[in-house]
Amino acid sequence: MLDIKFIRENLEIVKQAAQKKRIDVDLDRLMAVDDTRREIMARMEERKAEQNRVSKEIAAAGDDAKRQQLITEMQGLKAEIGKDEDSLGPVMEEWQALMLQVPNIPDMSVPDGESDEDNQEMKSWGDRTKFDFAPKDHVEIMTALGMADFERGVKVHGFRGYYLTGAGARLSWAIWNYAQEFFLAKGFDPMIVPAIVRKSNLYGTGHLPNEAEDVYKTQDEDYLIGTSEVSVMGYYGDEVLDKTQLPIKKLAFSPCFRREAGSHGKDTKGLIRVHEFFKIEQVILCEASHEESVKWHEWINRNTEEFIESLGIPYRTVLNCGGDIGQGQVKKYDIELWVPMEEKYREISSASYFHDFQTRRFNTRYRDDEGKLRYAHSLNCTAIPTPRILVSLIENFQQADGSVRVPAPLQKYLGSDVISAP
RNA sequence: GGAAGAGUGCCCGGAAUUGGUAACGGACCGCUCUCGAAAAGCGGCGCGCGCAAGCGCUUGUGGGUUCGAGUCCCACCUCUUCCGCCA
Repeated sequence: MLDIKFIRENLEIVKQAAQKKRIDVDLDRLMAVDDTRREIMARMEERKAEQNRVSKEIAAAGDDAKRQQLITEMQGLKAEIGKDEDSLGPVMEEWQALMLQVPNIPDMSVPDGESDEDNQEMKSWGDRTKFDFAPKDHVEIMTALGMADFERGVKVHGFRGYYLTGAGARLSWAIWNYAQEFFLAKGFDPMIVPAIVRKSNLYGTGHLPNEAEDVYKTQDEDYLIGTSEVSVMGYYGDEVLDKTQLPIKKLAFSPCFRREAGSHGKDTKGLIRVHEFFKIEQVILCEASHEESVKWHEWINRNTEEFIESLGIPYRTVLNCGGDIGQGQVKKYDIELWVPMEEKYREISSASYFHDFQTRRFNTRYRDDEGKLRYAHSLNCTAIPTPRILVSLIENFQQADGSVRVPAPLQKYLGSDVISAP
């Protein structure tokens, strides 16, 4: 959410932002609606002031006749106020709907572009894996090694269903354990968060209203989170933080649910795109300064790069273009891992910062040195998602005999340096 | 799921004639005093409109009654206690 005052004063900048993000919002209409809103409110406030003034007179008037006369007068005024309220109702509805569409301003450094194909590669690490044998894809390898069962996954869940079995399940736990150790050592506080949340939390993070068709909803009108960022941000909603608490660094773990409604034809095979998965997420709340946001943004992204490097998986980091960043995001980096059988990099992590776009919606504030309340800044970045990480891990580390080499940091959690057929 | 009670300002505590327009205290910030601090005193301490004076909004949420609602009515949310169910 942007401040309406900011939008009014920087209309051209906001228009450019919407254009850069390929977001369709009628800002001229918003300005017109806001004019009407302000006009009605000004009129109504005047009448309410009058009403409050006379009400005090009524309370003070002992004389019944005088009193009755004032009450009669006020009945007329009350009707006028009622009319103002009636006309304000639909105006506010449209105003709020428009306000929820207004995008945050992307950073200057965000490149122009339509989709992920226009993202800019910033760095790449490691050599693309070469094989001196005919490599297989992760579905084939995992099935052969008893690590996953896709057939029964589909039988039980349906499209995009999967089971992780045997070493597949154990490898997931190993990754969670290692990730926990790795990220907690960086100073994060661990958190296991609710995956079922009230709607307002998804509005807070900016996932609603625009991504409505990608979220699951319960019969109680609650929603399943697509990322723990939602629950962590909600945790601090309507709260005033102590400045000494900042930056807050949370490492959250949760199941994540995504309908993938817009991507029916894509990635139909394997573990790249599934309806439910687990994710460990870095979430930061910091002071309201651009420099702070930038600093922590670089930091959380680098954390995940380091984690991937410690596993030894080739990756690249891209700077997302305007068309590929979310409504609330100022800037986003994606980390993409090499997937040998697809011969391309696939997104594994996403680091973004929002300035006060989310905290304004959540009403998350802190007191600054002058004692003034300010909206905190928020950021988040994937630490590691399972099972998607398994795709690259298994395809890159497969061996000629069909087994999979286990990266050194995971060995102690798995109790083995190789996964072979059971 | 059933029954009873409760929810007050950025935070904590806590009043408001059984309808008359949110006291007060603490914490916190600033200033005065002080070598410095404590104490004390003064001011500030939620959101919006306005250059300002000032005005409007804010008692869990949303409605309703009324000239006027913290107070009365309805729905919902949350908490507490009891019953039921349960990994």
